[in-house]
Amino acid sequence: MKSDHQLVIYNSLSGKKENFVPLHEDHVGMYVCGPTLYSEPHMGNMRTFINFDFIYRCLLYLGYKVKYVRNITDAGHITNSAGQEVDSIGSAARSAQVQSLEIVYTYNVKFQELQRVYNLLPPSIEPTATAHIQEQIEVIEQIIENGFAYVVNGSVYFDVKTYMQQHNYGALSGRKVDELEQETRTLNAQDEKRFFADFALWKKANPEDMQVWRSPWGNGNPGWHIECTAMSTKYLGKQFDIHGGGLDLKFPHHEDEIAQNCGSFGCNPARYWMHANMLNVNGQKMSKSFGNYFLPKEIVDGTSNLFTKSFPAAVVRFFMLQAHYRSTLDITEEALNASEKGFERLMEGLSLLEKLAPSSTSSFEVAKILSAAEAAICDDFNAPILIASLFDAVKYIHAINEGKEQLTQEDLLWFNQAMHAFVQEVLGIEPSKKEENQRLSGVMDMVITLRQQAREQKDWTTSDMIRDGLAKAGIQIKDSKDGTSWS
RNA sequence: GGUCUCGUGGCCGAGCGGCUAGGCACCGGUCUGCAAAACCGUAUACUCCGGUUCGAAUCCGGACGAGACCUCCA
Repeated sequence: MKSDHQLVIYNSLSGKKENFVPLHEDHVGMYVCGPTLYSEPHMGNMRTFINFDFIYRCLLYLGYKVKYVRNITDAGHITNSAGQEVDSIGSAARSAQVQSLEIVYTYNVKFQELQRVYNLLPPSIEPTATAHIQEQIEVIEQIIENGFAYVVNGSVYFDVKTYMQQHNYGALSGRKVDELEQETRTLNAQDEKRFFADFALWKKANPEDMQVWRSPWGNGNPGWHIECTAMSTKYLGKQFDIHGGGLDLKFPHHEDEIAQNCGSFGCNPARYWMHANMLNVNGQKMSKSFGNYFLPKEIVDGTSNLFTKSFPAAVVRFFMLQAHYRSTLDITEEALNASEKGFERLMEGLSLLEKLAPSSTSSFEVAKILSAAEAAICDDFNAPILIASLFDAVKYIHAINEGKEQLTQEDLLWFNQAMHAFVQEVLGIEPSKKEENQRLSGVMDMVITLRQQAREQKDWTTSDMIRDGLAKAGIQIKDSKDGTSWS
């Protein structure tokens, strides 16, 4: 680690901020639960991926060699509200009259495109569940061998009661099984489980299933939680550093992952569990079932009916990073507009920084500003504080520009490099690319020259006519000491 | 119903025992032919009621309100 600050991470397992000590010096293994591709990920899903992308970037910035694994769920049975096992991908496929893999492929292409649009760094590897059926079967066999699972009628269930004799089921979520029992609604009669809290590791195939795999227990599908255990083990080992995911996966998904890992390998898979909080709309979690969701593409296209205008992906990303990953964030048009203005201020500060003239001495310490930014990163990846420190830097940039502060050539260069590192590498914000139309800018140069001539002759009627006419065409004129620009 | 989290100025959102968070909006100023833009600056806050403390937005208890999980979810 190259920073002077000690990296501290809030560990969901302990509920406290802890000093981060990787298992292998300078290396970090990180696993994050990715999307289930039975539909297009919505903006709330993206928030989690953006947050972990930021965390990944922070770790890289701090000099760690990071192996970042984020899975893609393209198979598996999950349990619905009635306690029945449901194949959500299969049902999406059936309603669209296509093959399951077609559904998965379609949404995966869209997901990959979204990652580019929102400037997410590609993980080191994005393994899929369907490509790791054999590994999943092997983990299940190990759990059975250890006595923590049983086979019933072609299905395999995790034996929570036996597991509890040696391990703590509820270590992560803090749930007590006897409390859970009272909370849980009546199970349906056909349930094969021995105990209400048992969960499926392998589920016998239904006649209508589109995807079926062979296993020692007959044809079937893997349970929802087992893929993460199998793939994290394969790529990161039985125990690794960080496991992340959305807060809503804490229970039962992550709790069951811990049980599976302990049940097969005798250890918690991760030393640090991190949970990203939800994106809210009108104070409520964005969710498919609530219907209060929009797609990441819609906000960029301006086709979401929640907003009257479009926002660039970089602005949306910036908006999201102005909140800490462990807090809920309310998305509104007003808040997005505020972020857009702030975003532009930061970007303009950055481009001004490149044009500043050096002085023979420096009147303030660049190191102090950069240290504040690094401290924010190291304090549980505090993006909003990092951004605040960058705005502080922008104030200095303007002060230099106005001659109130000075930096030497060397300090200026350092300042410039560091600012770009924080903005582009760490926050993952690229300066908005001006799609300058060559022909238009030629015309604009001429129009601005004509207006300038009119102004010099104090022909305000003509100059205002040009200004108002351009405004009608959606082009805004900005006069400043150094001349006139437009946007 | 059970478990847990949260309630910060007009809005979003940090902080989590003593020190201006930040952004946007507002207001004032600089600049400008005017305006816009840009820049500078001031002001405004910690749901309520108790308690602990020299000192609490920050810790503890209670009330009210909101949300999450307990069922698929990032």
